[in-house]
Amino acid sequence: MSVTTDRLRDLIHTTQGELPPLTAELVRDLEVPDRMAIAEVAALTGVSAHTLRYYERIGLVDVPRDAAGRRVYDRDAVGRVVFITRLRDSDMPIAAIARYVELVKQGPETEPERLALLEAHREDILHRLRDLQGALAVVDYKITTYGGACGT
Amino acid sequence: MSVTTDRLRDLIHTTQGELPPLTAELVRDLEVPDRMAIAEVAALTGVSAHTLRYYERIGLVDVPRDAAGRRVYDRDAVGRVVFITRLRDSDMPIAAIARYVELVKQGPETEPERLALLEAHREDILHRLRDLQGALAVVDYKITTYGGACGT
DNA sequence: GTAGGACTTCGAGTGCACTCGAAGGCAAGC
DNA sequence: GCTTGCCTTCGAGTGCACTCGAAGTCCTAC
Repeated sequence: MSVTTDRLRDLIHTTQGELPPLTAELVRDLEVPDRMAIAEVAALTGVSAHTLRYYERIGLVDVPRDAAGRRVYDRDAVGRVVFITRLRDSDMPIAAIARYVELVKQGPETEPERLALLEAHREDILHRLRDLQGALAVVDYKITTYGGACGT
Repeated sequence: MSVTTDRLRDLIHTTQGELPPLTAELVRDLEVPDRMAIAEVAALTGVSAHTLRYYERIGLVDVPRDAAGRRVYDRDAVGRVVFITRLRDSDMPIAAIARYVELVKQGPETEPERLALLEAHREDILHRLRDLQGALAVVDYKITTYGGACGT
């Protein structure tokens, strides 16, 4: 793993990008090697090789091959993996991601439905954030009142 | 379902309690019926009767019974269910909750370990919040740039 | 030329958290 | 007294997202 990809892995996992809050785009714009083996992608993204193959098998990413049939991830494929990872991290079901990818394959006339999918997922994320903040408040309260009366 | 329990269900599901950011405690302090049937608890908490039985079966809550063997949830039991729900909502694994409950049963000398468990979970929640905010940024970006070039 | 290691496909296995269904008990209302 | 409906236990089934293992291929280094 080069210094470059190390730095990139950090960038990819940084949530607070300054101006473009991106990741998939980052991968395409910055100098990631354009021909990566599956193990390198796994190291870069934190997704296991097994899971990367699984994602391809179910149609979430298309990955080019070399003459011997080995996967060669280009920047595009890596970008897609990173994007999928973001969606999974925020609990978008595989089925919804698959639907989204299918729409992209079908062409530009599916953009409204894609947008609707993303907006629905956005609502899910906001809901999830509220839940988590509520839970955090409860846990914080429990922590700060420890030594107090409770037995729950 | 009475007006009281309707109001309470709202309170329970409100994330932004003003001063005490509580829920389990709320249940104990406010006037929830002290003898609730499983279906009532299900309606109040949003947890299915099946799941409530499951929680009891695996030792997460103890629930008193009436003469005929039917579950009668007192305020305490309801409070525990609500607390468990908060932990589950924030993805604490059942096993960790079970461990916590076991510690509570063992008595006050286990408080340090309980506290450690909660603090670890607190870190998990914070981590999760960061992930979600990152994902939100990515999704928002995708949404606002739709109609743009991207095909990912 | 051969050992090592990273890769391939395929199908099957795992873990978690429910979720369901069957078979039966019991109290209330008609 | 019988239906209705909510309750009980128990074990089995489900769905999701991986995760693994076996058997084989291919390039590199010695």
